[in-house]
Amino acid sequence: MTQAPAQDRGARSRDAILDTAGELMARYGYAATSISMISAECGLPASSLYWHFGSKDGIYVAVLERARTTLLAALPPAEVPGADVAQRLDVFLAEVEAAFQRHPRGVKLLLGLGTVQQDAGAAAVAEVHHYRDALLTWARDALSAVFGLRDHPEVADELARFTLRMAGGTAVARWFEPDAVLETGPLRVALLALAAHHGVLVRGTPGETGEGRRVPG
Amino acid sequence: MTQAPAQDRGARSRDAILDTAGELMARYGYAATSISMISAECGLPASSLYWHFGSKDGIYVAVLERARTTLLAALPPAEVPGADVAQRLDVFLAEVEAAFQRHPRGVKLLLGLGTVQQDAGAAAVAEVHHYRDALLTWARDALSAVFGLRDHPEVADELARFTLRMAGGTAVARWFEPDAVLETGPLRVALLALAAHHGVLVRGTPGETGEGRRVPG
DNA sequence: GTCTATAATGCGATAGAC
DNA sequence: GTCTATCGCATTATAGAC
Repeated sequence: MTQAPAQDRGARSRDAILDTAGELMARYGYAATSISMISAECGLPASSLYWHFGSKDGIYVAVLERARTTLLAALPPAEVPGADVAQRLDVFLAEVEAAFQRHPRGVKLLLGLGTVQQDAGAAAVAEVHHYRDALLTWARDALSAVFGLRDHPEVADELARFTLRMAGGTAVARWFEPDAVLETGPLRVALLALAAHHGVLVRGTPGETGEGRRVPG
Repeated sequence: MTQAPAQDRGARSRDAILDTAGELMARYGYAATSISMISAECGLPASSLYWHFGSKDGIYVAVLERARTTLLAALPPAEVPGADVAQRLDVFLAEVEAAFQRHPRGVKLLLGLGTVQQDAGAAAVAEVHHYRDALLTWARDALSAVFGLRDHPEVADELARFTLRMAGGTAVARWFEPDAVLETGPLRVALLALAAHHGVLVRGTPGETGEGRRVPG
């Protein structure tokens, strides 16, 4: 405990800055979050923020980068276990819901794009796009594996965009209801119906698929 | 054409301010939109904006009020014509898509809540909530009528929230793809499946319901 | 109602001691 | 790496002539 490992001081400050900046920017948006707010909240002077990140843009880029890697690491990989579609979908949605629950700021930070576009640099805008592209790719791969859509990439794309719009809409809903979660129940029904609608649900389960109401009571 | 009807000068300026303010705030968010930006864009001096609206908050409140009444007027009423669910749903979704298409800023302005919460007054925050509550009430009433859910208010509520999350997610998607529209095709499939899932689709149409792929070709 | 001019404040960013 | 102090500038908002 000898005071502080010296070389870790900087890294710990860096993390503290990213923590508070991420929280404030997710809550208020990029433009409404000032350097002095972050400085006051995390206890370090403004000049330290500039020493670590160079600019307000730099802070936002670093916040987004960390949020992206953290969220993508928490989201389920493409190889979801499960014998059939219904099983894999249940596992997939449960993990997605948990990931969004554990990292609530991950998606909300993306909503700042509009406010960033105006007064942030090209690097920040590029990172926002990179973030959203990574999420779209992830969703496409994961849903393709869940539904077995190797031969129907356009269906996987539709399911992915549908899922991401629900996620985005949920992030918006949290402005109004802070406890709102990704409602995987309706989403599950919708995804199954969409797959069936496109005729790609091999194992026939057109309407219901092992949902609670089918379970013998 | 005698110069200008004199009494209309003020009203026309008022509208011009709201037009440009609405466009800028929808694009960049509340915090990132400055008085000087609006002033430069609409040609009137900053002091005129203050004469008309008193403050930046006042402008935002007025913008939101007009967007709310305009959008709600463009959205289909609860009494959608149609003999069965499928017909009414088609009409409903077509009108909703058209309304969101014609008033693209209507929903996007709502996304500014986060950036407003920080540095705007209570009136602005209240109006944002009012706006979103009005949309939720509209969606509940309209979908209740479309699906005949007078006896199942909780189902109407779920369908309404689902629809609004899709709309919110679509508004978010427009940050990245400006041409993105409310995809009523997948939404239609999802709503029918959700209704069927809750067992409230009286006229039996569990899986497909007069969709294009069923039409004889 | 619209204009010019300006006050008061907070912003992002930097300099330089330590 | 962290601190104090500060520069230059844009911001919201107001005063007062017209």
